Amino acid sequence: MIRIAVWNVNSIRARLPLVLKWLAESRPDIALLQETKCEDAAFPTLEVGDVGYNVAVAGQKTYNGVAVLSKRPIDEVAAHRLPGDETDQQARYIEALTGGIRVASIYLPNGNPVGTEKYDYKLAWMTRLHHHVKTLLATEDTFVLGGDYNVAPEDADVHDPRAWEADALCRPETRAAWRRIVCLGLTDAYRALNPEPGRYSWWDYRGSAWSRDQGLRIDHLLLSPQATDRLTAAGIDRNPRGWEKPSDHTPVWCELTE
DNA sequence: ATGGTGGTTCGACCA
Repeated sequence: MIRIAVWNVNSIRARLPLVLKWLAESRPDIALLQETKCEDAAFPTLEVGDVGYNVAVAGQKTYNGVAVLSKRPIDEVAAHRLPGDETDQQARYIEALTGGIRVASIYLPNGNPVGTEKYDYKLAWMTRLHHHVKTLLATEDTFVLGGDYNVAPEDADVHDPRAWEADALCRPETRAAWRRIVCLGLTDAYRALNPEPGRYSWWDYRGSAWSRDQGLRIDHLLLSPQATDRLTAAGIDRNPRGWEKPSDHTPVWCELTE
């Protein structure tokens, strides 16, 4: 069995004690992290290595930043940015080969406020991702694309759909772009095995959203057909959201047969 | 209608 987890940590340096605690307790084979918010040289590679993980990072100062952690050797880093626009320097995509699986850690743009260049950037980024997924599918590889997609795919993924309907995470154009990607042949691992509504991966720091369970499901693991054939379990680990000094996201995981 | 919280970094931006 191989377990793959995704977690937006909202700064790896601010969150390092919790990340190390989480790695020690849940021992995922592969961890895909987002919003590391540090340049590559500042990533705590030694600390993460001490608890048994190899590291590949695509970082930048202050914003964004993604990482792949793996118990197995990382054999190749296939990309440090999302292909399709060499002028886009935002560190939101890293793709690596480890343990016989191709994985990507994705931090898809938030896109708020709608009607600005930020929303245009989000939709353009999703179009680029669509193109790249088509390329990946043509390889017939086993791959898992995990990340903070900043997309709540359906109303069932939102605590108050009416309050969120105009938000960039829920807009019809956003959800259409999401479906366009998934319908190429990917599987939303959590949703495939857990049909019940009202299960979230992110809760705003503001307004006591966590204690009221007012969240959204925006962190996802998208599986290729070959990975889906091996999918046995998926879940959301709510515990880290309740820890002291938490990220506003909590880990989502899936298990594949060896 | 506003602001609520947190990270980065020290004013303002992002989420």
